[in-house]
Amino acid sequence: MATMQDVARLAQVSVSTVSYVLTGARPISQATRDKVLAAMAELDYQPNAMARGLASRRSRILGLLLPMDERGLGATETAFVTGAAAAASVAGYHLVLSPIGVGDLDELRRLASQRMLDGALLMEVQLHDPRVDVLRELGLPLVLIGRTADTTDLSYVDIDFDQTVEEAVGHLVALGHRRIVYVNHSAGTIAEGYGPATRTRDAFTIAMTGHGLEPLMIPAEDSAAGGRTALATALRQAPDLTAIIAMNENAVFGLLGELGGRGLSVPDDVSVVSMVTSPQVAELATPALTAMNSPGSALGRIAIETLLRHVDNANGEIHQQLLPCALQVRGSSGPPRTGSNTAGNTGADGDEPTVPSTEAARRRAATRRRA
Amino acid sequence: MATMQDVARLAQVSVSTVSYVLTGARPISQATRDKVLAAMAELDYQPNAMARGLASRRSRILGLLLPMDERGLGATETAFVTGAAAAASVAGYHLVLSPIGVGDLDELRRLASQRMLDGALLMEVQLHDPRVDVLRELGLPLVLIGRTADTTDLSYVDIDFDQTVEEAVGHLVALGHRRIVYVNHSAGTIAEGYGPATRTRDAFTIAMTGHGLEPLMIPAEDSAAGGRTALATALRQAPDLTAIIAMNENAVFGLLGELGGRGLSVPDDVSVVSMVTSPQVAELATPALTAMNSPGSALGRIAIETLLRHVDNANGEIHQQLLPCALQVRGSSGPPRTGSNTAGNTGADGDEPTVPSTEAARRRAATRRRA
DNA sequence: CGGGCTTGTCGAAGCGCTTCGACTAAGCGG
DNA sequence: CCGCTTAGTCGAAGCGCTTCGACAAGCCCG
Repeated sequence: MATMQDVARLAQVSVSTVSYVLTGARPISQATRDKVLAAMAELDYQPNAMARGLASRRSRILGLLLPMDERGLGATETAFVTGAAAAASVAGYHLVLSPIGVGDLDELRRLASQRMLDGALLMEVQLHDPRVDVLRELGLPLVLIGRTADTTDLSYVDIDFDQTVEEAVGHLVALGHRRIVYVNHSAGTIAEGYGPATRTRDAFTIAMTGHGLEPLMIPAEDSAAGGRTALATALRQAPDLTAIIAMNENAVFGLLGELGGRGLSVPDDVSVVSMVTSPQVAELATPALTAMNSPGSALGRIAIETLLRHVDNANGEIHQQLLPCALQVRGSSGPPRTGSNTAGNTGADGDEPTVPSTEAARRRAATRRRA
Repeated sequence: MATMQDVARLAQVSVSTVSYVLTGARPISQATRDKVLAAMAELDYQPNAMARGLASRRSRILGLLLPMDERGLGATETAFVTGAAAAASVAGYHLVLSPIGVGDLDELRRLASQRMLDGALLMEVQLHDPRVDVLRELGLPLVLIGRTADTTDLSYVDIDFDQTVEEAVGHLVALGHRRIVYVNHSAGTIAEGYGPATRTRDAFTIAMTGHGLEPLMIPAEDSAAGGRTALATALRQAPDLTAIIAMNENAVFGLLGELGGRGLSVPDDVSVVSMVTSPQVAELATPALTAMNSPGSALGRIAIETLLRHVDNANGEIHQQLLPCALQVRGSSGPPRTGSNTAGNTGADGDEPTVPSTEAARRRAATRRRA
């Protein structure tokens, strides 16, 4: 393993000159630079990261703190990670992922106070996230993916839930749907103030009342079973529903399964729009899900760029940015069977069938099969 | 940020003594140790990782190199990662994940030759994996998750595909199935020698012929669409099939969707067993999938322990270990509708209906719905 | 044409730790 | 009672790099 000494000797310059060639901290003449680079190439020199870090007080490592629960990383998170890693690599930084959850505060403190990280990205941020406090206290540059309740002096990038929900509702209303149910994360998750859950809930209420419609939200556990239960609840509370917006990537599969089990077809009887979903996951369902595509990769890139700005000039201004998800229409949404196909905003509802759509659909389904 | 100097001064000992307390490299009297520890606590001292690394030529960081394709990390991989991270933490090491694929060889070389890693775990190993060559060349301790074609002098942990396939086939045969189709990864993946795909293919052939049955393998792209196509192919090539074993976590959903679309019920018309699947994913399907649970967390722990053994004594013997997946029966497998319910090994087949089961099933399905 | 710049290079002093050799004080068998 | 080992501690020499101050040139401008 060649050291800088070796390079300097071979190039017949001083160590500091070699260092300046590497870092560009001082001007170096072209002739000298060439000599040094040639020597480096010949020796296959690689700077020692530890020595660099010690001397410069910069590790050139950024941490991505991602809690790994048993659900794994969805395609959305993965896109985010790769986007961030690519951006970091371009800037000459390494991005390391650390599976540190809200529970491992000590591990986090250790990692951060050992000065191995120049900065950190926090994923799955809670409204009151103790990790934020720990890192701020240690003075580590920080960018959130998501938002805490109080975002004063904090940089973050997040999904624009308001706009995303509005677009999802708008899509269904434009198709003619009047009775739209929102399937959220679990009641517990909402109660503990998980941002995406509470923000979409509020946005849904606003969007629906804006269209003169009545908002109905159903919480669902993050599992297939939760989705099935949620559908049952939804049909009980709104037998005339024609569309469902689902925030819950896990529940949506159970929901679809239960829909099929009850003989309700998608999208003929019920349209389904999945929120914050990656194309890969949307395609898993049959029919493929109309979904709001999450801007994972862009979020990752922006987050890293923001973080690096903080790292370079410690007093950098904070940066807060929201990105909406883009609607991508696939097979799971269409006009309601009984509804008018126009996007009237007149706000009337309930002027249609007395027979619950569940029943109607069941009969229709049987008829079709017989053919 | 307190340094070791500060601690030494406060405890009225030399720096080296403080260091010995920390590392245990030399004996220290209890009295001195207590003084030092008290000083550390008072100053909230945290050793500087860079300095440590530079002086000791040990970073105490292990890398987990995981290619992140657009599919994301399944629950299986996640369990592996958390298992590994926990084991590393116990040993006083950090585990950092680096989203480095087979493409980023330069990035890998950079990371490894900068001496930031004491060792590495490689996931998603290809049969001829250039990453292995790079890392061996650099002399970095290495443990594979999966296997290359030539495993001489290489430590690895992997899933015991032979036993897993055998168990899956055994389960179905015991239920009375005779005509079992294996849906693998894509033809391309198999052709390029992806270990899990080729190993399970071979194991399937052996297991089936062992039961006196004819093995039929269908490749499928890693997507829902691939699953649908595969089902169509399977029904064409084996209209009398009563069970499917699927290796392909993505395709299995499309397969189920298509099964439903054709009016074939699971498990009554077709039993489905999913290979190497986590409980969380298995539960997503309706009905929940009978699956071979992957031993993710245990694999992670064992891999780290093996790696650490290599790190501590460079000449450590290699360690190669296989772990089988455990069969977990859920709703997607049951006795075949027409088959005898015993696990006879007589090897006869095709002594049943002339009408394709597809047709029969469709009529049955319609009948049930009418009720 | 001399003082003040900028440009390019060097030497040396660390960064905060580990580790080696050396030293002292016990402990112990002969 | 002497030499030997062992436990316990210290000082100093690095680990491989960055960075600061110094300095030699060359340049411009009045």
